[in-house]
Amino acid sequence: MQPNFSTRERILGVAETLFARHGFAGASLRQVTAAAKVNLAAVNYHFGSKESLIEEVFRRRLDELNRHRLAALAAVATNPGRQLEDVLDAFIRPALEQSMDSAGGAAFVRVLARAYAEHDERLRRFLSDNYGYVLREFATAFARLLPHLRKDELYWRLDIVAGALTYAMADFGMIKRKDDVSEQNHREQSAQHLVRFAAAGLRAP
Amino acid sequence: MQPNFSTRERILGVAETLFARHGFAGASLRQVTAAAKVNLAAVNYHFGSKESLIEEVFRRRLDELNRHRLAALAAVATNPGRQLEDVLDAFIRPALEQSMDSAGGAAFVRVLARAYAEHDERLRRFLSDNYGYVLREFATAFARLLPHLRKDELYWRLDIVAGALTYAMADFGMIKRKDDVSEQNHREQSAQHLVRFAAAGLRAP
DNA sequence: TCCGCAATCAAACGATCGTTTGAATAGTAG
DNA sequence: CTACTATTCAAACGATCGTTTGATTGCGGA
Repeated sequence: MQPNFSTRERILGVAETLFARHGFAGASLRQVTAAAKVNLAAVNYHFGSKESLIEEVFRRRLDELNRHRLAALAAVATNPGRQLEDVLDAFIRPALEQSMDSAGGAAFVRVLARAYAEHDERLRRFLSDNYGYVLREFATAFARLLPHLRKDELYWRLDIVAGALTYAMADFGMIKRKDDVSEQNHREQSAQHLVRFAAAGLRAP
Repeated sequence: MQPNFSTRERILGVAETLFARHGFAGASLRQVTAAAKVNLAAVNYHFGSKESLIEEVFRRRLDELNRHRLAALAAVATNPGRQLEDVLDAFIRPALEQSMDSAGGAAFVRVLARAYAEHDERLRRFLSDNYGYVLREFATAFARLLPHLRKDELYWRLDIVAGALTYAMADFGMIKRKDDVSEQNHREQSAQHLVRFAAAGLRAP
């Protein structure tokens, strides 16, 4: 993390990468503060606790990410010829772009996937309370495009899409990125495959 | 864990559920041994280390699971009219059945999903070395059924399927199981939706 | 210039971590 | 019964955990 950033920002940046790499329990505050070159006590001074630091790592990126997602969804909604692929793209592309243009964005997608794997009730509640409405917006958009699907059937499929998306974007799979392909390029391909696959899955008879 | 089981088995059973619930770093050996009602030192006596205990948790279930998967795949291969759905079912159903008939089987599916999320190199190596050949068997079966797909295209899609499968079976999604639906029933529905979704995704143009 | 406040620091807190030790306790073969 | 092995046990090891303390620093406004 660049030393010209503030203490607060350096902690957030380093915490993001270490949480992605070792998990929330696996990454200690001592590792974080050492890598960020700040004092150990700085975490509790600026954030209050490790728990609050974790929430702040999410808040920092999700506020921006979901703003972009809703904007993209709104743009699609005005398009009369919109397709499933467009709505899927509105959900996936902002995550893709954030993971490419911000320094720790790639790490954050992994952190998000870890949050999914954690069954921690407090964390799920926090994410659901603060960002659940975004998922609901997209669900109604999908419902309009798939009117023949029963409601519960649609929810099942969206759940599967969310899982596939999370895992694929987080690069958890076994597909090894070729050395001659940049991480951005890899992620771009990942998103394209995802959109096509998910669209076909959602349209399944 | 039933007290009539051996110390070794009690540790494995409890470790499975606690790893599923709190992660490998999050579940301590003290929690495990306390819940299993065995002495703390028993873990290192019977398994050598926490790391080895984790590997044994996988080995115990994966040996059986993959035997069933390969048997189901072989049964499908003799069927001349086999479909994508049959191969997908050969992969998914054994996991479904194991999660239903063994006491901690449901927990194990979650442990498997956690292993996915962990980027731990040792764990990935262990799983790849010991069980990678199963995935390769299924990959060639899929390749035969989807001859029009380029090899890299196929691998992309299988990667997505694996992610969706892992996620859905581990019950990570937001879909809340209705109280009047048993966990078995929920899982059965989950598998059916998965097979249909994945088949459509794999067949996408 | 001096005050006041926000920030940083070294040090220590008690708790918990994985692991090891050595003695106590079965259970079995000779 | 004795000797031996396998297992269980309480206790402690050093390391590391998240958090707190109290002193020290540095800077902007009166």
